Amino acid sequence: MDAFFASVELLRYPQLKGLPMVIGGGRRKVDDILHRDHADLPLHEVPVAAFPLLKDYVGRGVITTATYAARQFGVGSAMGMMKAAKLCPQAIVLPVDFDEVRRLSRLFKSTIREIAPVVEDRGVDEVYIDFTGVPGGQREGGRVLARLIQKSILQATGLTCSIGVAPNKLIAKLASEFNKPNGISIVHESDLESKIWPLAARKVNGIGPKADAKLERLGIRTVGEIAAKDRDWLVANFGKATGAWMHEISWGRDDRPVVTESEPVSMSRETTFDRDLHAVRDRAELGAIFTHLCEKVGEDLQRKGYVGKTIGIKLRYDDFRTATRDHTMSSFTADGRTIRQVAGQCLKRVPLERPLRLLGVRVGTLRRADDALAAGGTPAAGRQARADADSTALTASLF
DNA sequence: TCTGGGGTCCTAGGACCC
DNA sequence: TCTGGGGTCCTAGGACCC
Repeated sequence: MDAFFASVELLRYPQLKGLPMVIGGGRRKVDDILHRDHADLPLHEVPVAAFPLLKDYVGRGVITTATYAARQFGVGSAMGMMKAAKLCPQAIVLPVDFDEVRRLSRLFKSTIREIAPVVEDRGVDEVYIDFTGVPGGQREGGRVLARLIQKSILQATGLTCSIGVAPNKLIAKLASEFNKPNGISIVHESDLESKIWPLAARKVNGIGPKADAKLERLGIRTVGEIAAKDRDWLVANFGKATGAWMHEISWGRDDRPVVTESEPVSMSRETTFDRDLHAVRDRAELGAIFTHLCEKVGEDLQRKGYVGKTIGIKLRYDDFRTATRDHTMSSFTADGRTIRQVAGQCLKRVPLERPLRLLGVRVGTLRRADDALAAGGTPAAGRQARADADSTALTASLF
């Protein structure tokens, strides 16, 4: 989906079209500000001058999406708000409306599934689609089907997307970026040398900042330059698995299937504080946040019908270093109080001298609640989980 | 004025078991 | 005079993705 979070806002506020705008950051409900001052107006008539600007932004957020007009100023995804404010102070800034984003995400995905049922979820704004079994899926190299999908999504949601069609997921993902926004790109196997090899290695899904930096140190910048090295050289420099993988992808080879269903591995909640907090000095505040995170994870598990037995915490210090601790129980739970108790024990095992900027709670080793019921029996398992938590809670938790 | 939140997968050492 | 070889699970950290 093209500039998804920003495009979602433009559906409601079309008067902002073409203006530099960024989405992300704050917890502030910007809508509340607009509605307070312009409660009498329909959303599409709220004057542009009423919207908050990046130069007035205060807080620690990062940008999730920038409109193309904002990108002109060098503003982009994952950039800190304060840095973006320097580059483009006049940009309008809105928070992510998660409910609306989820609604439109479900809508565009269901629209695709009606046309081509083999779809792999890749987050809120992205999917892989298998064209193979779709009638007419091969016409014009897939362009006909791609056009139909674009048209149907636009009709259902008012949003545009970009589609790459290729022999495999690796190349399709690269191709989807060739014609943004609202574009289609067809890449054949024979286009490897002309269209894939010139790309920066960093464009490949799986080559991140670290691998890219190492490639650069070895004098490699593009996919083609990886392909020019032999497999043994790559294995010697990047290890058996990564080296072999790099060799394969550089030659455009990828046999991963489109996976239509998967079970979650973990669920978590985390929050970055408005200001750094100290375990002793801000004990009460931290304790309340901690309890709240545990309750939320418990609610998430229950709502989605899962239980887990590995409870973990994550914290980030003021210097941005991260520490995690976890504990695996002998039985499964989705109970906020149990999670809180075990997570509290984890917290005691981690250094708390430095100020903290983030706290998170995670539950892993998940089972479907009804499977766990069949396997263990719920009331007894519940008592067991509680007993586990109690036995590790030798003294009152730190918070 | 630094750097969100929610995930997955991999690695590596140690415990433990047969 | 020498100290197997698998396998699984747990834990901590880190790379990467959307």
